Amino acid sequence: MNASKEHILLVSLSLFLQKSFKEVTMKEIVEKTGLSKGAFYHYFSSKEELFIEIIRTYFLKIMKVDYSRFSKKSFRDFYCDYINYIISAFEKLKTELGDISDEDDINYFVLAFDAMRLFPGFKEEIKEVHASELASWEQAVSSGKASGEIRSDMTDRQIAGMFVYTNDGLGLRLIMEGRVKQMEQEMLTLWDSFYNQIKV
Amino acid sequence: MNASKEHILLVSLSLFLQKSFKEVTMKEIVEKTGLSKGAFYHYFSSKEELFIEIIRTYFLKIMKVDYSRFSKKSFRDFYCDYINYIISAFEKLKTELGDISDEDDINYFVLAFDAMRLFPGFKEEIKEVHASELASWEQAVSSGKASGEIRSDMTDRQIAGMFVYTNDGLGLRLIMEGRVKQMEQEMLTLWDSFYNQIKV
DNA sequence: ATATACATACCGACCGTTCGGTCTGTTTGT
DNA sequence: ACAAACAGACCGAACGGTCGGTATGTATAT
Repeated sequence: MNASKEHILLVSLSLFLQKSFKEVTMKEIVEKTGLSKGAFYHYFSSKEELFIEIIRTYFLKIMKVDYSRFSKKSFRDFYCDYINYIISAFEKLKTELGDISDEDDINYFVLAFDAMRLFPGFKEEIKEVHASELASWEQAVSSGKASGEIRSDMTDRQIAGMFVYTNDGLGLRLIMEGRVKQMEQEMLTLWDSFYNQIKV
Repeated sequence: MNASKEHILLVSLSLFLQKSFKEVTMKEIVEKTGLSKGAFYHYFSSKEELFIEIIRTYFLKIMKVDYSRFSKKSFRDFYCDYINYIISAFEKLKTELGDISDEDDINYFVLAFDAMRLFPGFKEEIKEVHASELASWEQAVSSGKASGEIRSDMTDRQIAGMFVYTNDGLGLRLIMEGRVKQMEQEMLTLWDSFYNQIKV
């Protein structure tokens, strides 16, 4: 992809991660990219199109985690792999965004909510992502039970839900409180404690 | 409070629950209230002031749940009471909003995120709310353990975290998927399954 | 009883600014 | 020479907010 276009995409992404679609102005995009209106509209037909391309190019790609890459050896390895992957993906994104944005006011939820209004079919797509995410966790739980690693009267899906929802919930709170940095440590501690609860 | 002012507040709340601060225009507020620009600025000095009053009058009041009203008899009663209370508070709000807004595109998260930018000291306030929320759950867990109702190697705080975070996480997903109606049932099922896991 | 004075509630034309977007022209790479 | 890459003056629409004015009610003085 053209370097200028990618630059616009990344700078804009960092802006949309900080405030809502409407709050980000063309003026700001033009200034922060160091380019001009002419350059912008050479690559994009509108601000909305830019946003849609950002959702497609970055957001949805990041959301669609490839769960097959996580360990199948044990359930604990699986969720440790998951955390490590998410953290490293986040770090990689931060690098790409460069020093453009401060870690503490990154809020991918506002991006998602804007996408619900601006990206056609976003709701359906996110529904699928959620469903396959839960299915992958369920599978990992199932393997863990089968191998005798964990044991519980909770259904596989319920255990999967506990992991997935605590992940979302904790992430949401840490973002709102501006202490995203503690995600890895807090999530791992909580998951480990629950894991010990269902470990045989 | 003056009826017109309250009417403006409620209509605007329903709008801010559907889209971001910037997306809601004065024109829309004026039209939906059936009043005029003049009337609006008679009661509020600006759109921002209106928003701040909405956060103070409705949002923060709803967030600050009085946990002392929930059963202390057993931990299960406690979280059942919690769910029932939240659901009824939600229903009450829907009634106040009248037929203004559709249940499925109510999104209080965007309201919260806007408040982070527009309501001075919101982050700190929400931090306190979160902290006292967790503390209340921790207390309920502690009682449950003391009475011999539940037993676990997880700390009280960790168990509290499981409940609080799953609540947030599930709520977030259901809102994104437009199926908030299933909250009560799904949350209760999941919590019950976890409860049975730690029940003696 | 009624005229005067004042306050509150409300209206909508209007204002300056900013918005996303366009258009014409210039630079640059091949 | 020619197209792609960019610059920035410019545009109409929409924005939040203002302002002069009206209608209604109510307290007060005569």
